[in-house]
Amino acid sequence: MSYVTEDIIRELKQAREAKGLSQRALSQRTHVPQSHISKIESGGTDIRLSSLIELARALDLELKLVPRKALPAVETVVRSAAPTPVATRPADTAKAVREFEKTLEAVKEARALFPDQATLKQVQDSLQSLKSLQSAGRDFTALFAEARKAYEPLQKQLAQIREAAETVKALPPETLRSLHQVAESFRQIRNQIAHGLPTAPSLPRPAYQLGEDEGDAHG
Amino acid sequence: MSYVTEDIIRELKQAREAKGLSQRALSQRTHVPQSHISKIESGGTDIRLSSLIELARALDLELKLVPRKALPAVETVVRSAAPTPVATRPADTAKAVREFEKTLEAVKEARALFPDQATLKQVQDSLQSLKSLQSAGRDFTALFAEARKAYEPLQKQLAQIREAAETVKALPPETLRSLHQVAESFRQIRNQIAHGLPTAPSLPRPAYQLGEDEGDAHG
DNA sequence: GAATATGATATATTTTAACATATCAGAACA
DNA sequence: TGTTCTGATATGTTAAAATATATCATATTC
Repeated sequence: MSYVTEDIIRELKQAREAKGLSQRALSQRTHVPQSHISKIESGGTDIRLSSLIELARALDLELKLVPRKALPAVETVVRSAAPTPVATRPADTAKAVREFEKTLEAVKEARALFPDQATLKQVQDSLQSLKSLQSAGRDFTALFAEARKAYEPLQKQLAQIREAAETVKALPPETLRSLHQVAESFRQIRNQIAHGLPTAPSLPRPAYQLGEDEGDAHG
Repeated sequence: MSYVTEDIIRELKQAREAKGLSQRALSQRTHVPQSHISKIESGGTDIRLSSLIELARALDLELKLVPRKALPAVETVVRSAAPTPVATRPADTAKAVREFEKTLEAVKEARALFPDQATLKQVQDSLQSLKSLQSAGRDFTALFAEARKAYEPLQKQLAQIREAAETVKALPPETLRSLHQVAESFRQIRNQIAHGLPTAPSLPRPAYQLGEDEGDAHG
């Protein structure tokens, strides 16, 4: 896929999954065939603007041109308005928990191999914190969707860490750099989810937060 | 053009004009030929997403998927961040003033023909108010860009009004309905420009308003 | 008035999105 | 275990975006 479009396409896919819709369900709400939706989401095509807008609107989204300098503020507004993703199937949640636990375990093992690595500790701390959030009742599928993109590079790095430990080598600098990035990703994910907790009634609502269920009266 | 894409395309064109760029200048900053930009802006093509993003980024814009219920809040943020459009050429401003004066004069004449029509008075009041804003030093090119889309239907309605006056007929209900829409458009334009006045230093700045010249260090 | 700039349009070619239709492999469910 | 669901892939066809290049009519500038 073209790198320039992948952000938008990823958001579109995440929105579809957050609404608990399959590609076939989305296809039924639009004029876009399921096979084409699959190709779009996999990055195999440079979609037309009219098609993007149609798919977006079927997901209660609008496309907006935003001045670059306003992007952080707009992202804050969007994040505040985002509904909690739907846990579509129990299997998803169970899978998310299993994958999470495996990842946390693997990070702990890596720390045993390189106890002095501060970045590994950071990763573990973030994951531990996420585990606490999960114990507090946070739905894990949202975490799953967010964390998934950080898992793959982390698995790579953990593999490199194990390999380095076996050959009594120092960690390659590239692995350290990537590890920093992954640590930062998990920290951001943790912060996003912590701030988005809907079960904290004492937190003051943002002034521009919208009422529940507005504009949802459609197919 | 497809109706669904015209909003985005109009915003793209307005952003280009607001930056004082010609189609050729924009073409030089991207890989998109001037003739294609013309076709895009005229609505003659259903642009690919990668092309849209490339053009947007050349204009310091990012494309964003926004939940529909967050759209009003996002638009508020975007409007606060929008720079005052550049008056590129003195001829533009002079032309805008001439067209504006002609329109105001035509509305006055129409009022003389139908003095009881409250909607005509509303249109005239809005235009008069815009004239006051112009006298206060507001750049007219911004007004020109906003008002242009209301001029054409208004000219049609003024023609129908003159025709009705000539045949001593009542105004057709359709003309009255369209006139209401145009009156509302001008009222909104007036309000937008009045609230956007940058020469009112006593007004409190929105909390999320961004600093000047952030992120502009590029070609 | 001449030169320059601008947005729009035309022609021809290449590439690809969009679509219909079918089917696959793997996961989930009963 | 059988059925259903899901995302992905394949084949073939049509329509149109993207591009290069040229040129036009109009407006602006000097």
